[in-house]
Amino acid sequence: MTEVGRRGPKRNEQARIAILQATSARVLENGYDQLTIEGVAADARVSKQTIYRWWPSRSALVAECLAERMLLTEFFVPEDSGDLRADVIRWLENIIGFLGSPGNSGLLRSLLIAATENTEVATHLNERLGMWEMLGERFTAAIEADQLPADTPLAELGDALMGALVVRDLRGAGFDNGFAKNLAILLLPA
Amino acid sequence: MTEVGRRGPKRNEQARIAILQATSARVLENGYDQLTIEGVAADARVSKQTIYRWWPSRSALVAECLAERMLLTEFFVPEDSGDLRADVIRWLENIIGFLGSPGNSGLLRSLLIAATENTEVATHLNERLGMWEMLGERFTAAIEADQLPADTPLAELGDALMGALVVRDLRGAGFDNGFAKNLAILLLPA
Amino acid sequence: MTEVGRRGPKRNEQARIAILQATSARVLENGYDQLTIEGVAADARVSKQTIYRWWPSRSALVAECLAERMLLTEFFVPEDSGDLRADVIRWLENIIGFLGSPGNSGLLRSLLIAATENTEVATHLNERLGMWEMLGERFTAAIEADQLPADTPLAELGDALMGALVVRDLRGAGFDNGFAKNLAILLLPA
Amino acid sequence: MTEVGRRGPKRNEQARIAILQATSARVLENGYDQLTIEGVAADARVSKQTIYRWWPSRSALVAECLAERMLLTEFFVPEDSGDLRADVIRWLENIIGFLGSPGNSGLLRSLLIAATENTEVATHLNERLGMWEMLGERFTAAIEADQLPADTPLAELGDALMGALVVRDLRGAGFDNGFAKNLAILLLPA
DNA sequence: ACGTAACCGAGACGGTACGTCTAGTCTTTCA
DNA sequence: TGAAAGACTAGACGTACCGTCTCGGTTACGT
Repeated sequence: MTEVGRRGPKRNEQARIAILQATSARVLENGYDQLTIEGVAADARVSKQTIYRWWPSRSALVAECLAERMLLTEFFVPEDSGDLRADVIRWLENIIGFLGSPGNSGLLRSLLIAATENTEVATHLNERLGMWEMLGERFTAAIEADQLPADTPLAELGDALMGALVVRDLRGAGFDNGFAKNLAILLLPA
Repeated sequence: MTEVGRRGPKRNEQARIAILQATSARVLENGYDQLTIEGVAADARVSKQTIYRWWPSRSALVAECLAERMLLTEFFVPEDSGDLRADVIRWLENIIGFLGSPGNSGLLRSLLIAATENTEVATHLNERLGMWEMLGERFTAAIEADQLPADTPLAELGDALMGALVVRDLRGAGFDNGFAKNLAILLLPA
Repeated sequence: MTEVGRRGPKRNEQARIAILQATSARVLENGYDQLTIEGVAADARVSKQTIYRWWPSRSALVAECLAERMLLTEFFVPEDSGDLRADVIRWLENIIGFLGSPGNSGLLRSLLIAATENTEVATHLNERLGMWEMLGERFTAAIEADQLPADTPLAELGDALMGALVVRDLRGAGFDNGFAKNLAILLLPA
Repeated sequence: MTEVGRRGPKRNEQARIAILQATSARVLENGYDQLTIEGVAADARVSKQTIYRWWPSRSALVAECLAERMLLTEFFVPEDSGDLRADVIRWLENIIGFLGSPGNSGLLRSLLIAATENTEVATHLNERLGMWEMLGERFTAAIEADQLPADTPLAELGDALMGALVVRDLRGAGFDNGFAKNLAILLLPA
């Protein structure tokens, strides 16, 4: 990855940071569709070319913001208290609390749109929400502990959990109090 | 609503239809982000002003296309064969088949993006995908027939079913063969 | 002109007046190039069609305003005191004073532009500024009184007088104190 | 004024020329009021933004065309044959000939309209028509040669000459044969 | 130490689409 | 049937960004 023996100045790290910060700020404030390269360049006091040199697209900027934890700063890892349902409920409530907090309104929606344009964004989104790897691990552990039938279709289970979150958020309906609990009861055995 | 006794010419219905048809065609062909007012106006052989007179935004056009059933043309009503699981599986497979058919690739993604911009689109989308009107009835019937516990949280059930579809589609992962069946087994009692 | 025996309502004189008043007001305030049919219609609370029905063009409106003395309200007739030069100087100063008064800044320019589009405006402009008919009479009287050589080319004399006013105004240079006097001395014998 | 050491690409001179040529051509062909930025951009094969970047308005384009001698190409310098009247008559006839030639019909009117919108156009127009620079010199020479009284108000003389031309042209009356001669006789001593 | 390759800012450029405005024409309803 | 209200096509307006490009200046490695 690191180009050895190349001439010329090193990549300006300050510029890179400034660009990602400007990107994050704009996504958080106005959403992904209001994100413009020119705006980021202006905010970061950087020339457009410096952005285009390193990122191929708007969505790539967002992907790197995710990778750098400048968006979705929290990493949601389900605990393993022994009680699967309780753990999943807590995990859901954490995410719901994060998405509902003042600074993050519309963030998931923005990221979903970016994710439709860019697979990397989708990957990071899944990772950060702890969806596939972390939740998967928790489920495997649950199967081993006989809290979950061995033939549970884990992919579908994950999609249903995540999907319920997503469609609620997309609909703009907000999350009522019992949502996490009801969903967990519905999908997981006691 | 109906303005009584107003002077002046009536709204040109042909123009309205042509605009919505052009909108639908462009969304289906190139997706929502390639949809431009100028393009629609050109296709519909109408002046831009006629579009701006009646619709405030790009997304409002799409919302009306949905309302007029020019997008998501097929309406999926689950049957009531007495076997809830089987009915839901068939319903899921219908939708999957529709979403996967050549003309509709990316359609859901487009509509979801439009839905993030416009609450009406979101509403129509929820309605159209049959969740509330159609699946709701089926679930109520199932409760009455003791195929579903009376305390099942129907909203969460619907979100989980629909959401699983949505995230799969968004992820671009495609639907494998067992998806509908696995999902139904996961969410519904035998 | 008057259509005899025709049925239906008569032309609405109030509308006509309102249209001309709106036209005059707009020309005086913002100049001829800011004059729009839509603006006049809005000001006069009249439909566009009512304007188009009776006037073929923007400039025709201005022409009628001139004819109705709603623009260039003062009529400049040179006196005949026996002293031609003095009379012309007074006449020039009257016009200069009028053109320079607060409400009329740019008016001549506006009317000149309208005149290039519409012969009627040109005619009215000439009439109203007293040029041809009124100044012509004064010159004829001067010839008879031996204050002006009989072979003076009156058309050129008038053009030179009027033209000097016009180019000064167009240039936006303003009229200095001696202008009227100098011009009269230059063009007329003592 | 000249930006020293500025970075970035230089202004494209070819584009500038093409824009001014397109402007000139359109003014000559269809007059100033038919001049549109979009038309110029299309003719010059240049984007609209390139025009708006460098010129604030339609009239500024015309002003620069005048400054670049792409309009009113011929520069009328009065000769000095020793006979002031004869020189002025020839000068007037040259201008009349130019204004009356097929390609230039309406040109003066166009420029006058532009001049009412833009002081620079007015200035260039005065300059170009030779009044101040060129005719002024001829008059000074005439005063030195005792062909013109030393106290002749040159500004008014110029305005009268130029103004007579202008109002004739604006009136659309055309120039009859004796015009130049009569005017010169009227304004200048033998 | 010098050359040179790459970085960076600034910003011009051809484009596309935006949403607005006005021109004229045409249609409908009221009085 | 005149006038109002206003829908309609047409097309220019001036703005915002796009992604590419060209400069001039500046590192900092490699010979």
